[in-house]
Amino acid sequence: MNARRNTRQRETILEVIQNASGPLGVSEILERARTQIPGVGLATVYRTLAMLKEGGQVLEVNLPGEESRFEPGTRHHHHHHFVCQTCHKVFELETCPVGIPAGSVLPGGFRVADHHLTLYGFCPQCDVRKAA
Amino acid sequence: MNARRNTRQRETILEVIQNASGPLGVSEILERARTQIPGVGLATVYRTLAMLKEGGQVLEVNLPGEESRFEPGTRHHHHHHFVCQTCHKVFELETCPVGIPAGSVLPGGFRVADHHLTLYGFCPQCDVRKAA
DNA sequence: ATCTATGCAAAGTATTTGCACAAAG
DNA sequence: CTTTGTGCAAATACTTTGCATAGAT
Repeated sequence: MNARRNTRQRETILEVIQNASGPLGVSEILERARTQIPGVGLATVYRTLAMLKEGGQVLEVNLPGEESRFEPGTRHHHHHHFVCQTCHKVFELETCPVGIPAGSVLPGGFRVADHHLTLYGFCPQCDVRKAA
Repeated sequence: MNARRNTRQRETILEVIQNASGPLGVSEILERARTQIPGVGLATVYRTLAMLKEGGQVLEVNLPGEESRFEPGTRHHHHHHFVCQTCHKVFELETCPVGIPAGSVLPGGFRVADHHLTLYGFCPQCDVRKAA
């Protein structure tokens, strides 16, 4: 019936994402995977990402105007992202400053199940440089 | 030199966005604009949106996995979006449950200038239907 | 041996651009 | 009249899909 198979490309793609310092775009994932398996195809990356996403092993991160990015989902508790407006790097934050527990109902009758927050500003490095 | 011209399509596209109850996708904007100007082209919609976005008259809203949406930028108050996980409609919320004033510095030295929040859950209508 | 996964290329979407004509100023 | 805007179609970018074959079990 339905059996999931362990292939070198799947292993490699997951590793690439797990070894990255931040969320990667599809093209970056392809590039890095190709250093391990030169002939790997773009379609395989997309198919594998869809699979890993379903299994919760990776998370898709969408930032306005950018390509989708992917980050490991394994060690992942609830977290958010910080985008530096100067260097455009994306950071992962531990803090969740949103005062809405899942299950809350907002005025108007909106029952909240989840939320995504993206903070914009200056990362420590760029903030220092600005001040100087 | 550089002169901006007032055309019927620009007026119409802005009106369409301003008269909408929530942020609209490009195809929805095109459809509605065509009820006023049957022959209006898709490229014109994109070009006009880019222009209006630059001028701050409309804001682009990006939700994961969806087409970009556009909403009026005139009534510039701080607000967020609620996406119904059942009917996929997008609502605009008045409440801001994020406890981070602009200018705050997070642990780690991240200076926050702005934030985007998207809530997911069930809108009043779908919530009722689920309960029944 | 069986059936899933891969790689390629083709097909889909979403968005942008080149160009001749229309229209605003 | 001059210059910008429009509509169309072609071009791009990103993502998905069909199919024959490679590869996992």
